[in-house]
Amino acid sequence: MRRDIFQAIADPTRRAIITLIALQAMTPNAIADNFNITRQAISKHLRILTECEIVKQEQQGREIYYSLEIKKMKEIDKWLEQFRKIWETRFNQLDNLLKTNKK
Amino acid sequence: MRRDIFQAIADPTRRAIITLIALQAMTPNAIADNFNITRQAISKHLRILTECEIVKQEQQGREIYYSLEIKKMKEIDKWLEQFRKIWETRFNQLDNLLKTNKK
DNA sequence: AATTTGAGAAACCAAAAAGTTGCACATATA
DNA sequence: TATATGTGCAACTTTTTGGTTTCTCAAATT
Repeated sequence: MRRDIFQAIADPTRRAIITLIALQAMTPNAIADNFNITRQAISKHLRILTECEIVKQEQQGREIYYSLEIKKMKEIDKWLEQFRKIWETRFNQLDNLLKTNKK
Repeated sequence: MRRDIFQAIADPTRRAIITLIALQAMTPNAIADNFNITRQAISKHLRILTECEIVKQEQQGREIYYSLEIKKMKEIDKWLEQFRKIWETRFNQLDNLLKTNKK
């Protein structure tokens, strides 16, 4: 089983869960209320997100609150870094080209 | 078939292809040399990347050069934006807490 | 003590994904 | 013109994924 952050965010339901709990922790039942799939399916998504450490749990009696491990999101940001460099370079090249043409 | 950028970058081979052609355009055969799967499998990945407009083609005789549509990468960046806001806020909150404690 | 509620685990199923082999076809090259 | 090369497409197979239903278990409530 692969189980990395890119595979985790590939599923639209999981992306929605991530967005949903980004601001406040929520229980699986509360999360499931926002979708029309079973709570068990949500539970499976949460397990995947937990395994990827995108999400953390906090038990409170019989309820479990899930919240976003925000720093994990930076891994995607880090991967994007290489392309950010390129798109900045391309803009500079375009810029230089325009300047050269002016002369 | 889903076919969005998140599904596209979920596959490690496709991420490798993206990185590979980020700097210079390459033909399917040249790309396939870097992996130990068949050229046809690479061809399928390229089709998916093309459908997502992550990659563009340029025919040159019987060869087809694939290169990265760098601006598409910004879509991921855009999705990350919401979390970037949160992690900045959290840092500020931590910062405020530290300041308050000092007093 | 009995019942309800919140949650995860297991077994199962259908659809999708990622690979393979084999084929067709256009463009180069001998 | 015959052959080699670069590429994409189709059919098929295996594995993975996302969902379901059923079950168990612990914590709350009656």
